[in-house]
Amino acid sequence: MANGLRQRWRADAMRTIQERALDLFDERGFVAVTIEQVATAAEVSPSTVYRLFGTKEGLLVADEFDTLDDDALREVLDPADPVGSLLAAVLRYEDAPGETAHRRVRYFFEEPSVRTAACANLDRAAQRITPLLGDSGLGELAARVAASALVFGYFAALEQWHRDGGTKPIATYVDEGLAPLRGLWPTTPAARRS
Amino acid sequence: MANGLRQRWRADAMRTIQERALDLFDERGFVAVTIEQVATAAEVSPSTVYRLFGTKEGLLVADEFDTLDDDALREVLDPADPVGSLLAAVLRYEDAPGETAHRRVRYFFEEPSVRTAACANLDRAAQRITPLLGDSGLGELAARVAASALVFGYFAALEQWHRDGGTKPIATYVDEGLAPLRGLWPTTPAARRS
DNA sequence: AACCTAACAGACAGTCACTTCCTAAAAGCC
DNA sequence: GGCTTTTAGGAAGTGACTGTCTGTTAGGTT
Repeated sequence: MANGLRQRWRADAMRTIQERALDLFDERGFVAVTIEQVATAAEVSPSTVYRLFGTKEGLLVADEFDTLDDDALREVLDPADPVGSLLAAVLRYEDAPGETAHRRVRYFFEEPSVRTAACANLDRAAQRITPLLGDSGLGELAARVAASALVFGYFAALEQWHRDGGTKPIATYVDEGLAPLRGLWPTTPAARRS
Repeated sequence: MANGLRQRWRADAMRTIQERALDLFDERGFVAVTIEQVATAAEVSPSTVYRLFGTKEGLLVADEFDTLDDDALREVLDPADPVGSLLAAVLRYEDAPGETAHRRVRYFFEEPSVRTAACANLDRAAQRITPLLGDSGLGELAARVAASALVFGYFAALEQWHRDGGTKPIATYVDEGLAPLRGLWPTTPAARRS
């Protein structure tokens, strides 16, 4: 069902398009590269690029998190300890060296339009997380604020990581930076970890 | 110096352009209105609209906060009690009924591209606030996270206000929603208020 | 008051991100 | 193997945004 030829073609195409795009961006700079050039380099049509990534910035900010359905999201994020869940996700992610990840992050903080797109993405993530956080007894307003603080706090930690040169693991920054946010949730997160 | 004819023309033009644009947006919808139509309605040239607002979304998210210089910002924002400072600013703002403010906010949460632009604006605000927060003894990482939590927490409160119909004052939502964030800063904010 | 110059509004042309619609082909299903 | 549905690609159009250039005018100088 999720492994038909079409899905495989789609996944492969997305990966190669993203890699080709990254090559071009690194070589000539983000703004100087047109979608048509990316499409040509990846041997697909421009419309395919738009269908798969939506926007030019989407080539860089497209994330497997976005494609997560609600059930999978609920599995990943523990409403009683969102900071811990996020940290676990980051650790899992750093273990699997996607290689393109580090190349991509640079543009988040160096290309304004990409940064904007990343913020929009985070905002969407916060909106998805908000109802889940409501499960832990938080009111709607508190859940909304907490979700924003969580995702944009993560982004802030990522920025600090980037500004420091990206040597230490990202998880360090997330753990330290978001530690104060653990207090935002009524229940004690320590009890959940084991 | 700040009251020459040119500055006055600029301020007047911005106000009328914004009002005309809002009229058109309310009438035909944001996406259906072109910059050229706005320019015609406001009796200026399209290039003037771009010079004054930068983007189409800028017509809605342009904010007097953005034009604040660093000194004025430092005066408004108390590093020891940023939540209180923000609340005070909101209260000051609600007292002066700019009239267009409430009309504008609607688009923040109903027009995706405007929401994106608003997020980008908030992100820029967080970057400006970060160094100020460093003054209160926070480390760079902590200051960055706190600044993000503050501005996007404010946005979350504003969204809740909007979703509730915009009847109660915004300050209520900000006060209640950001209350947990007061704990993020080491010094006690209560001592500052009087 | 006449003059200078620096800024600024407006006009124009060009680029490219993005959309919409269509057609052909390949995948999935029986 | 035939039928339906999905989807990749192509083509044409729209409009946001960017440069550059020119005429004008505000604001200061003598």
